[in-house]
Amino acid sequence: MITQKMKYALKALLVLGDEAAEDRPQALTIEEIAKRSGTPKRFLEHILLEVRNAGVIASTRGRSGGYSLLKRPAEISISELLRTIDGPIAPLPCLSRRAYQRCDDCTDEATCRIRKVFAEVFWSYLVIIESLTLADMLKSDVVADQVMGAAQ
Amino acid sequence: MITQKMKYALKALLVLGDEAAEDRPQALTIEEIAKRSGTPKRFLEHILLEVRNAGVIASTRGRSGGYSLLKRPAEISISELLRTIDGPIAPLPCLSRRAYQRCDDCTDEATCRIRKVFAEVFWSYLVIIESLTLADMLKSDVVADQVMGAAQ
DNA sequence: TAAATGTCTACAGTGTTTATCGTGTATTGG
DNA sequence: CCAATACACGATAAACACTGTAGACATTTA
Repeated sequence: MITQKMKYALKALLVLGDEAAEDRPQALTIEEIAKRSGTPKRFLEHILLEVRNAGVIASTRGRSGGYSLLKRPAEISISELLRTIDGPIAPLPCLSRRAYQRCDDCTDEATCRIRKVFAEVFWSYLVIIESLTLADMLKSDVVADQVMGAAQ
Repeated sequence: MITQKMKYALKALLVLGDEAAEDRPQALTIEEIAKRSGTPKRFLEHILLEVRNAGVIASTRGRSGGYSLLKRPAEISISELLRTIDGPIAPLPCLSRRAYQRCDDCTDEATCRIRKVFAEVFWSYLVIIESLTLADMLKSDVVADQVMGAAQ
């Protein structure tokens, strides 16, 4: 399960992405993003800060300040966002490449059967999720999907 | 990340699976399983109870009691065990089939872009993990893998 | 019947999640 | 230049999940 925080982060990025698509280069305030995404404003502050520190969005302070996308949606990776907000994606700490950690109860990684079987699953999963970007979420054509859904 | 509890459950099943493979139909006590798997005994009690209630292992009480596999390893699904021990696998409650729950902040599931994109990833992931059984973990030929690893 | 073994409920320490609040800092319109 | 506006950052706290531990009880069998 992804956390509520991650959902808020995605919703905020969708708001910013929709805004950018409308060809309005203006930054949106936390207040506005919170309203449009249905996120508690004071909580959203922390979330946007993390997303900003990850280099995904830009912030400007002061009067007429706010947030805006720093990259193009196709360059904003969902898996990277997941790592930023929710932490490692790997099912085991010993399978994470960026947040590698030896299992404290592990005697030998090379012969660990749990590690081995989850490794196979994980690599396959990674291929799928690492290809996903904000653009995939933004282009989601809801009307067409509803029609397709009805046809099933 | 899978929980420590899930790791303990897997280790316990590996112990029982190895024992069954040795053609010894005898049940193992919690004490013995705890020792061989490196699990705190009193914690293992809870875990084995859950696994038993899920119909995966059998228990016999009293003197010379213990636990043994109730199904063949090839019939023991890792994804089912995950659901039993760690809860739903789905990334969103609204994508879980057995533990379906509407997101409280959701206005319309059919048009939710977060749901849509995670659904695609999730279905692909499910196909992979649902094919996995205890037999896959047991048959893991460590020596051969080490040789293959060295060859890379 | 006593020893061995699983069953069940309760509880507690620790960490994570989900926020809220107060205050500080930067920017800018007037 | 200053006050209003907006982001930045740390502290705090309630609720929940994770990782066990403990005690009392039930069942079986030598």
